[in-house]
Amino acid sequence: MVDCLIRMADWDLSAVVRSCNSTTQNGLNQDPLAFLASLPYELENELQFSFPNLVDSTSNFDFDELQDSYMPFLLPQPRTSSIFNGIQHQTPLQQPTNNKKPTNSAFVFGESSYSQQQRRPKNPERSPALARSRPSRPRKRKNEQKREVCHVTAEKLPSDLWAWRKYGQKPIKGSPYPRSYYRCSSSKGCSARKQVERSNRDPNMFILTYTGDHTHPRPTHRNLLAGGTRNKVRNTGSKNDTAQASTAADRKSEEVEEHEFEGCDEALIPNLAINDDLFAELRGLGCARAVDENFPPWSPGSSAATAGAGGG
DNA sequence: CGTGTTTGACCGGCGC
DNA sequence: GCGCCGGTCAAACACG
Repeated sequence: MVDCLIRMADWDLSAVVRSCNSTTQNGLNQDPLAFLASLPYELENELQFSFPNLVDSTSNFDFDELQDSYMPFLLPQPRTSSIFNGIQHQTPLQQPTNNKKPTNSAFVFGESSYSQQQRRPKNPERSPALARSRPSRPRKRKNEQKREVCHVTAEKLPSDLWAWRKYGQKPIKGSPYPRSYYRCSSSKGCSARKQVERSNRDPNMFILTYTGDHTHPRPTHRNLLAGGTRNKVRNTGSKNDTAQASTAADRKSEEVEEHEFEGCDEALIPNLAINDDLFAELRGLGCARAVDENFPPWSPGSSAATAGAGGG
């Protein structure tokens, strides 16, 4: 089943390697959150909406709880189809039900342990008056926004070729984990957005919420432009649970991709999950060094991998 | 220079 | 109307 899904998701080898690797570099294995942000849209949808139980085939996730929390999204509803790069998937329409509108804060978890740390003083020249003078942003009502919610385990952390740029992070009331906000940077003007947050019911579970549609075809390669290959974690002084986004690790993995997969960048993985089969396959493709160097025993996909959700 | 993240401030929806 | 809170903006900075 998983194999079928992954085949449907049209992963490519580099994307998978990049994805796995991104949790293994620079200690960022503690934060697969941002890494999750690049989950293949199609796979996430299929996992959640077509095979919901499959999502948690390796954990003790309680899908009934999920349904409780996301009943507005999961109830049988008229579905609209959208096409992402030629792959059609189903989108549950969010309906205003009764007087209670589903809100973004459907996830109410435990106490908050998130703390923001000051990285540097803000620009004193940015006066409040100036800030207020900026044009108001057009916003849809919350219950009018098309949203798709996915739950995935840390073990099933794939990636895709969409480029997601983090544009915000907020502590969510009642949740110990902040929510990260990403927008698609594969193309200017793309309205696709993605929210990633960790479930505090099961830290191995990650909640992804998609809004908007990609306004461009799926990229065949991820850009490796200026600043796109950095492989060090900046010393920003920020050390909260999700602040250390995966980008640096992502870049590192891209670097590995460049170095290790030259000539096989178009290699597709037809039916492999991120597991030992994948690594065996990678080795078979002559990428043994990449596998050995970038997938330590504790990394996702390794048989010795533990939770993989980032150590809480 | 163009990409990325971080993070405080701001905006606006929504509940009361 | 008010306040809370989620979502977004944009300055500052890192990186190659």
